[in-house]
Amino acid sequence: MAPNPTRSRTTKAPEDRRKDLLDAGLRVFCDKGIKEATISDITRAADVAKGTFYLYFDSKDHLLAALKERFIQSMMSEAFSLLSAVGQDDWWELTDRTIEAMVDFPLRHPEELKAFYFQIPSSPETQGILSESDTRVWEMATESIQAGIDAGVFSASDPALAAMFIHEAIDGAVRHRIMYGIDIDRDRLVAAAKEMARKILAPERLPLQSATVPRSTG
Amino acid sequence: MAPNPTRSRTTKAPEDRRKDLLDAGLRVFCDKGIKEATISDITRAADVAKGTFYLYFDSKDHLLAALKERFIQSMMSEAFSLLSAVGQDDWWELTDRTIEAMVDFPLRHPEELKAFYFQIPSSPETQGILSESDTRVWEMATESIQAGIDAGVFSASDPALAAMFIHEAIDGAVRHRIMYGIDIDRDRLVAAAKEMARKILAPERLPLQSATVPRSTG
Amino acid sequence: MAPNPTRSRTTKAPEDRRKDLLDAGLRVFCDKGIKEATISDITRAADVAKGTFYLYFDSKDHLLAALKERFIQSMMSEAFSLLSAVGQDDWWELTDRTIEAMVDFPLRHPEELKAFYFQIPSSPETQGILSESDTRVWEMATESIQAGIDAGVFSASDPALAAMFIHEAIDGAVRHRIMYGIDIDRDRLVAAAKEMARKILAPERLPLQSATVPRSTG
Amino acid sequence: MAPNPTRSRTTKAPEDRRKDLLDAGLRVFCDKGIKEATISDITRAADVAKGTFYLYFDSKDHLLAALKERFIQSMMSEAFSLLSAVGQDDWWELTDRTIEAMVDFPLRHPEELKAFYFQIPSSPETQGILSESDTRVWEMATESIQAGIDAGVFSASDPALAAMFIHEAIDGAVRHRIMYGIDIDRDRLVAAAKEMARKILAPERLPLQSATVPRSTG
DNA sequence: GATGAATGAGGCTTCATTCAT
DNA sequence: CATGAATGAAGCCTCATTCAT
Repeated sequence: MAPNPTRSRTTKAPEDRRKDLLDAGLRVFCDKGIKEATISDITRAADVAKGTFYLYFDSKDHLLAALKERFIQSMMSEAFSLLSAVGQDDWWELTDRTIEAMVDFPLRHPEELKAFYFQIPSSPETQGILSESDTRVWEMATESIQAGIDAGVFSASDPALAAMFIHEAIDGAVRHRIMYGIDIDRDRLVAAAKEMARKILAPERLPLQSATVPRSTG
Repeated sequence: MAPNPTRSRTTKAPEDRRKDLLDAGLRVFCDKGIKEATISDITRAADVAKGTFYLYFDSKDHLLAALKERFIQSMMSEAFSLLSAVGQDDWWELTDRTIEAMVDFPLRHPEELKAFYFQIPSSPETQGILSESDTRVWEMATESIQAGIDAGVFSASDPALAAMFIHEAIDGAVRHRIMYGIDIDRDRLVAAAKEMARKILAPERLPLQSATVPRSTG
Repeated sequence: MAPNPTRSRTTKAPEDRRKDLLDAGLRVFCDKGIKEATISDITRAADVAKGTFYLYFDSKDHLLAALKERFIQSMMSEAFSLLSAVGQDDWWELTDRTIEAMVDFPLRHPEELKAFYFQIPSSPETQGILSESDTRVWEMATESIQAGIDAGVFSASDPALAAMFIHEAIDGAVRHRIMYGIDIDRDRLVAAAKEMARKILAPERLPLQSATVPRSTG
Repeated sequence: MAPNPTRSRTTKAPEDRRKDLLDAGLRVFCDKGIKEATISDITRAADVAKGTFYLYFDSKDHLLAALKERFIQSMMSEAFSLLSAVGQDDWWELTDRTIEAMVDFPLRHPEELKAFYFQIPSSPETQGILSESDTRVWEMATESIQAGIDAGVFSASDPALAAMFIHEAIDGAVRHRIMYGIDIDRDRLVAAAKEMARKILAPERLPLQSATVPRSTG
């Protein structure tokens, strides 16, 4: 047993090196869990020396923060491009597109989800990042719904919570699919989610206050 | 070879000692995070010597598993008592009660939530515990909804996903309240959740397929 | 997981308890090795509570010392009974009996051998016990050989070392048999040992000083 | 999270560092015994940080195994060089050289002997190393003796056991000298050993079957 | 006497971080 | 820029020993 084998010294553009490390970090965090992942694991996966890591990140926590940052960025940019791309002529059409994005985005990023939703927030500072983005997404959704209500198309006595429910419902379902390996077809998920959203946002028509349950449940 | 006792030695019934350690563990996990929590922290909080910990648990992971177990137990028992207690005469009444329980239970267990939903599932074995309970809750809810549909009171084209959405929506919202400190009044949450559930489960009357968005939202 | 199950309280004559612990200790030391053996292992094997151990021995090292003591005692007493029992009429007969004892004694105590010859002497004090007994056995053997020489029956230019060689040769061979599981028949061992001893002690008639090796052995 | 270096950092060629650790380990094992030796002791003796140890060995047991390996290597290589160097013309000459080597080799490695012969074989795997080498040495010796018999120079009814006896006798005597500090002059040991070997291997001339012991031993 | 829960010193091992090359 | 050997603080866990019952 002897210390590591020597690697041939290679130089890369800093952004590429950084990206290598981010990618390696993500992979390792997902595979072993954040706690179990070591810097060695990461540098090995990135095929660089351990010391190189510290040329690009101050610490493991900083790598984690950078990873979250990157994830949030792509999420937000996708959200914005959605909102601007969709022709905003039809409220229900917009709703459908949004639902699809809510399902498809996490399905395209299962690794990040596993890492970020199911792992320790290492430090108080990085703690809030996901929360912050969630909050921003929530606010955007709330505004959209409010606008739909103002337009007389949607109905919800508590738009903010309606937005949160829809968001969490879909996120939760997708998370289940990803984490627990529960097999739910993407299309089925989208269809059901659309129905849910439409019903929640549809003009009220509350059910009769008392639908008596038949005497025998059996 | 020659221990040097400083703490006054107290003997307790094993169940009590065990409970002390479980409680201490929960507290410390919440305060510092699972990763950061050390056995020393926990034994200090439980006011026992470090070695005592290992009389009751094989490792930190085993404590965590025991904690989850305990949480699941209380959750499930509460769920069952709810279902049997509620007079099952009125489907909407049952729905309302269930919603209230879904909101109130986690609000009564904020610590566990913080620890279990936002922390690493330390090992593959303990991994599935929450998943399993979630799944069982989900199945119960699905059955209830299916029964309501069969009774002609509810309507949902995908009862299983409807159940999951409702569950996840409420859980997610409560989690937000707890984790991010977002201030949402419990009653407001309950009211909105009831409305959401009723709309989702209400007999279909989908909105007009195309409600044109007014040209300018501003 | 909870501390030990409760045992039914039994009282025994102190010597019996002590013997139980010695026997249990020996068994455990052999099975797991002295270092790996724990007091718990021993008390479990003796079917007593941990605290009981300290009623009979001051420490693990003291148990070990007591065990060695016991072994030495039985060894020496056997040696003495041999010397007095054997009719001391015939030097070669005495030699044969001694050889047989040297082979048979350890074969009857394989456990002790495993434990004492192949394990750490835990502390400087217990260290010398085997050495001491070995030395005494050696001295006895040396005296016998010297007497045989004086009687004109044996021959050895260095009686002390001859005694040591014979003793070590046999001990070593037996140890091999026991430790490494090398299969050597007891009778074969005895026969070969007798031949060896007789040759060593036989009146000198050294071989021709130079027996040229035939050019090619093949 | 913020190491606090105090030792001046020196980098060495891995083989040198490894050798330092092996040497330090040997020294400490001998001084304190294997059980009592701690990794700290060893790294202190090698003047490296504790972590450095684990760069070169997986555990204390692995160090021990490496140490044994090294010992065996030097032993075997010495044995082979002896066999090839000695002019194989004279069987008795070869015998004498072998005896000298058997005495001198351990006397040149007292530390290893103390450590390996008197200490726990820590794990089942490392267990067999000494045994294996012993066995190989034994086989070589047996073959030599058999060849001598075939050449009509030696005589032994059980060559294998004769080889083992000679080997164990010498080893045992040397071990005594080393371990128990019994003062036996090297030359005296060699002389006596040569005599023993010659007698054992000399053509049979068994003593008269009954040399009567004089009536009174006194 | 006997019991076994409780104790805590101390050993092993990991790994984030540093720094000489 | 890159490397990887070296560092040591920090955590986990064991187990000989004690002592209240």
